[in-house]
Formats: sequence, structure tokens, C-alpha cells
Amino acid sequence: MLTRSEENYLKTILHLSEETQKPVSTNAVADKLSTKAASATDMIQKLAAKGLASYYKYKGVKLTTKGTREALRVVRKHRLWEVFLLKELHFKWDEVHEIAEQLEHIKSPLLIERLDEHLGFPKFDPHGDPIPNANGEVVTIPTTTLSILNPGERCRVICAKDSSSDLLTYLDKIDISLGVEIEIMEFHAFDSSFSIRVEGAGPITLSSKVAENIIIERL
Amino acid sequence: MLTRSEENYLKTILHLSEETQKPVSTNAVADKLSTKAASATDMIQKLAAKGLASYYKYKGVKLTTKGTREALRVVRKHRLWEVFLLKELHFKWDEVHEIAEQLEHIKSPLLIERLDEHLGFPKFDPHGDPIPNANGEVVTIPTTTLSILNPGERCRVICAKDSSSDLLTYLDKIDISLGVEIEIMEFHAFDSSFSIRVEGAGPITLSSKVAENIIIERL
DNA sequence: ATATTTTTTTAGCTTAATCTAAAATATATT
DNA sequence: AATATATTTTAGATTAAGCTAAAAAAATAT
Ligand SMILES: [Mn+2]
Ligand SMILES: [Mn+2]
Ligand SMILES: [Mn+2]
Ligand SMILES: [Mn+2]
Repeated sequence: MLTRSEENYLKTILHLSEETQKPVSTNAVADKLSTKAASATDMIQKLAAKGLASYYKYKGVKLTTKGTREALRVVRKHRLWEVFLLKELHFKWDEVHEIAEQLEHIKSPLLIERLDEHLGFPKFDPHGDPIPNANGEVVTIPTTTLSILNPGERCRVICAKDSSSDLLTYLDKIDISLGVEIEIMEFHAFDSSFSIRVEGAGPITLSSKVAENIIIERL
Repeated sequence: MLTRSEENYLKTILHLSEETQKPVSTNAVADKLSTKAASATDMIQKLAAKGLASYYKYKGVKLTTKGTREALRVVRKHRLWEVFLLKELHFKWDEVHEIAEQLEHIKSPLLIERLDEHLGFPKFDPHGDPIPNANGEVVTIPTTTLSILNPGERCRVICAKDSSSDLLTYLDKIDISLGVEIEIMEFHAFDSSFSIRVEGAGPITLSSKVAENIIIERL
């Protein structure tokens, strides 16, 4: 049986190794969990001892098949609870993550299958992230971010890369939500910001940081 | 902020002091939580230090007003989640308690108010226990148990005194659920058991232990 | 190639929550 | 009232998860 802390570490390592196949650094894990490198080293060694991660001193950490399976279980729970909170309890998309961070640790396999069924087997969470199925299978979504587009191109928002309340509240404020269409007007080389137009509304400016956190599909 | 363990102790002390006003013994607390007396002593001293309980060595423990308020918050969460599990996720009444034991520790005042609203502000949980309101007010239900009735009397089941799966599964099996009417046929002094008749069905025998755990109202 | 800086690990402490065994106190029995 | 038994508390360990500070290794700069 995994502890809450072990589950949080597994999930973090999974997310950090999502893009690249390379091992994840101790510092990256510690930063993501707002803890210290020494604590991360301890836990990584513990996960390795349990066969959930492979680890060589100073070389970073990777999840084993078993570790990946456990991490995906937690991610599944997290995202299903997010859907529940948004759809049934009317929380906003920037409020669900924090509560799901607790709910994801509830231990009851039956509970999560019942919840999935109750919600109508949703495929994506409120931030556009795919929900692993009961067998731990996940669809991979594109990773194209708004930041790589050129003036004149059009796209549709499909996912927010970061589920921090800071980003999501800001996107809400400028009327960017999943599914909206955006047209790139200008790119400003000086600070890598963009002028964009959201679905007929007036043009607005997006910083490079924000643009890098909006996952889109080209239209 | 209370830890999970502190919350479990508070809830246990509240329940144990429900009937009598007297302080609760260390052993009673330890037994209910399946832990050891030494551990209970430690935690009771900690609760007293935090102003949640009043405690004098060898004299047992009582909750303070503050402690009672916190305990009732946990009970409120526990019972609302039980309603959710039964009504929305179709768990049986003997399955909800264990999962609610985990869910009751989720920290989010807004979540529980939204859940309450979503469920239509239920007044009782699946076992007939009253749900404290947001201000910590609870209705007190009668404590008359089937075991004090005499042959010829009729009653309606309003609450199960114990939410263990053992009792509830058994009641299910003999078709006793909340609201059913029961007629006392005979009392057997030898083992204090009863012959009863449930809503027109054939007569059955109830042990004294079971009879003591069924809360009823006379008809 | 050496020296400096950064990253990572180790060593040693701390806190919460448990446990067992022994000591202290309270209760029950003769 | 004295003794025996039961209950409760204390003392001392243990385990999980964190921390800081120092040591070791790797990466970067000169
Ligand atoms: Mn979490
Ligand atoms: Mn999400
Ligand atoms: Mn609990
Ligand atoms: Mn209940």
C-alpha cells in the first residue's frame, strides 16, 4: 500500500518525464513538490527499493512499469474527481485542482469505478488533460503550444499545460477557455509576446510565458 | 489545523460520550480506535494541550466546546459523504462507512457546503443518524432500542446504533431496514432473545445483541 | 587542466504517531 | 484494611517524512 507522499512523488515523476524519455533530476522533483532536494533523494531511494522507480546515484530517476501503473492510477483519480467537482458541485476550473490533490489519495478501487460511471466515463478533465482508463491506458494529446504559431495562423485551445490557479484564473479573465478559437495577429520579437484575437473579441496581448502554457490544435 | 489522527480521536470521544455526560476512559477510546491505551493517553494529552479536550490524569477525557465543534464538523462530513455514496454512487448501506472514514478528512469548507446543497440538504445519513448542520447543530434522536420492548408492542426502525458492516449486512439479510415496522411476538428470558415479525413476513428470532443495536420508535 | 559553481547525496535532527514494557494509580476482593 | 487485579500513565523505541549543514560528485568556466 502506497502512502500519500509516495503517491505524490510518483505522480510528479510521471509528469516531469512526460515530454522527454530521460531520467528526471532530483531538484526538478523537489521543486515541483515544494520540498528540499535531500527529501526528494530519500523518497526516490525508497521508491527504487520498492521497485517503483529505477535510480542510479547522481543520474536521476525514472518510473518502472509498476511505478508508472501506480502513478496513472493516481492521475486517473485526480482527473475524475476534478470532473466531479466542476460538473456536479459547480466549482470553477481554477478551483478543482487543489481539492483533487486531496481526493486523489482516497483508497477504494470500487469508489473510483463508480464515480467514473456516474460521470458518464469522461475522457478529459476540466483542463483538457486525458483521463487514464481503468487499465491505465491514456490517449496522448498533442503538445503544440500557442507559442510556436506565426502571425496569420488560427488555432483552437485544447488544454492548459499548467493547472495552477494563477494561470487558469488569468485565462478566465481574458476569456480563454477550452475549445475557443484564436487568431494570431502579431509576434513581438523583443519580449516574445503575441497579439491575438479570441473569437471575434478585440485584440489582446499574451506574454510568452502564457503562450507556452496553452496547448492548441491548428485550424 | 487538525491532523487526521486528531480528527479520528475527537470523533471517537464525541461518540463515546454521547449517552452519558461522564468523562470517557482511555481504554474505551483505545478500543474504539483499535489502538493501544498508551497511544490514546498520548493523543488525549495532546488534545487537552490544544484546548480541544479537558483531561485529568486517571480521570478520563471530555471534549471542550471547541473540541465538540471540531468533532461535529467531522461527523457532518462523514454523514454527508455517506449519503453521497449511497444515493449517487449506489453503494449499499453497509459499504459506505469505511469509505466515508477516509472522505471525512478532506479539508475544504466550500466542498462540504456544495456537497450538502447538491444532495438537497439531507437531514439523516443512511443509518438513520442525524447530520449536523453547518453551524454544528444536530437534532437528537430517541435512544429507545428494540430490546426494551415487550411482546405485543409494535415499532418502526429509525436508526442502526452501530455502522459496522457486520451488523448492517445482517440486518439486510433479515430484511430489516430503516422505516420498516416490527411487531414483538415473544421474549425469551433464557438468552434475552426476541421473536419478532417484520412487516407481514414470517416470524424470526433476534439475539439480544442485535436487539440492543436497533433504535426504534413505538407505534 | 584546474578551479569554481551547481547539483546531489549523506549524516544527523525533529515531529507525529504508533508500539512494548515497566511504573503508578485506581478498583475490586477477601 | 490489606491484597490482588485492572486500568492508566510514563519511558524508551520505531517508522515515516520532513529539515539543515556538510561532503561528494558533476557541470561549467577560466
Ligand atoms: Mn496529492
Ligand atoms: Mn487537471
Ligand atoms: Mn476517519
Ligand atoms: Mn453513518
